[in-house]
Amino acid sequence: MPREIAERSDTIAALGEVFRKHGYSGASLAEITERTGLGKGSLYHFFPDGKQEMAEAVLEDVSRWFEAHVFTPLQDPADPMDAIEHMFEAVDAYFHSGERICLLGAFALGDTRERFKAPINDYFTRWTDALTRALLRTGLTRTQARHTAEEVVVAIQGALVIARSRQDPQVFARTLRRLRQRIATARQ
Amino acid sequence: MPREIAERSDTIAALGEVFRKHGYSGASLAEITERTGLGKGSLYHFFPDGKQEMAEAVLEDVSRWFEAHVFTPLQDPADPMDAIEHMFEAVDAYFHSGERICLLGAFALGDTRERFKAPINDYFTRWTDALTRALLRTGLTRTQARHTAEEVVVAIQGALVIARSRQDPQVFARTLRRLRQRIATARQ
DNA sequence: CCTTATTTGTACTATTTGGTACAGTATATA
DNA sequence: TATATACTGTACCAAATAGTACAAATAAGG
Repeated sequence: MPREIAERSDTIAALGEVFRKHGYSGASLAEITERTGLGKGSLYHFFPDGKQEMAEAVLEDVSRWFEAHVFTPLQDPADPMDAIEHMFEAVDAYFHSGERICLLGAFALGDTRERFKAPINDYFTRWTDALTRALLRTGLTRTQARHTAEEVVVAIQGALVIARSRQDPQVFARTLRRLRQRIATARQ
Repeated sequence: MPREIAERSDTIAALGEVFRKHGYSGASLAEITERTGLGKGSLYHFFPDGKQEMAEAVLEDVSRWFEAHVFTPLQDPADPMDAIEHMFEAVDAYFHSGERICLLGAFALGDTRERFKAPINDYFTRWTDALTRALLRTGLTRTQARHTAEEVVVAIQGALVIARSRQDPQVFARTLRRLRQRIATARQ
């Protein structure tokens, strides 16, 4: 058995870049082969179902990253406020302080929503649920926690849209700052 | 001179539907001819620059709608709170209570951002500015007004993303409700 | 009615699309 | 080193792509 599946996972970052830049239908195999450095032969060896499978792999990868760096840490039994602060830092890092878009959000707005509705829905549901539970542990009521969690996830996605629309990543920074404060005051 | 340019403007609604559903690169001329009922001959007669010009026309149309129904009313010299309430109602109507996406936001996240950056940036800038001025007139400080306006526009876009992602338009309704309250309390 | 300009259907094209076929190469294990 | 398996490059394909050319139809103004 030659090279392990390491190669496959190596390509996922490059695939993510391509899909982020061109969207799903806009990402041509020509561009994909160029950016990954893999010929069609290898590409269809690793992803027999073609573009669909490549995009699925990228979405899974993003999901796993958030699961590990955001959702799971949010359930940490220690101080929930620390966990929430950790979420904001991870989110800021992941989205490059507003310069990177959310692939799941972008796919939700595009012609890709139907095709990828399961992973898209899962991602946002798990995020909202994990944050809700953390907020519950800070002392908020169930309703408060649910609404605040939704408000946070909504604002993060909105900030990514506006930051990109106005070509001003500061929107994202301001939004994160506001949300931190929003949670701090909601606890009183 | 035969038929006026009425036909051209008639097609814009249909074009909007197609772009909303398939995105820019995903919107094929085949689909466009079908949904507009116009053959390629007519299409390229009205839009000599093809898809690019069709999309530009749609974006302009959206912009004009918001100018007339949202931005201008926000400057109404009467009670600014009435103007803001009017904005929320117009927005709720335009986005079909969260079932319709924002074409400008979707284009901002896609491979179309560069191509249409001017209209995209204009749209969100004018919206934020108009709302800022209205909030100023309710008695907020300049900083408060600017931040609150940004928060509102961000939340509306975010709500559209999440509503579509989770296939739950209620997110949009809840967000609008929360924003109204947010503005009401910000004034004290 | 006749001229002029606008509108439209049809046939066409050059290019790109995603995907396949498959022979050949590399490589790890036994 | 033999062999089974994993990988990859190349040539290929049918379908779809955006866009063009242009003759025919339509409609209004004089």
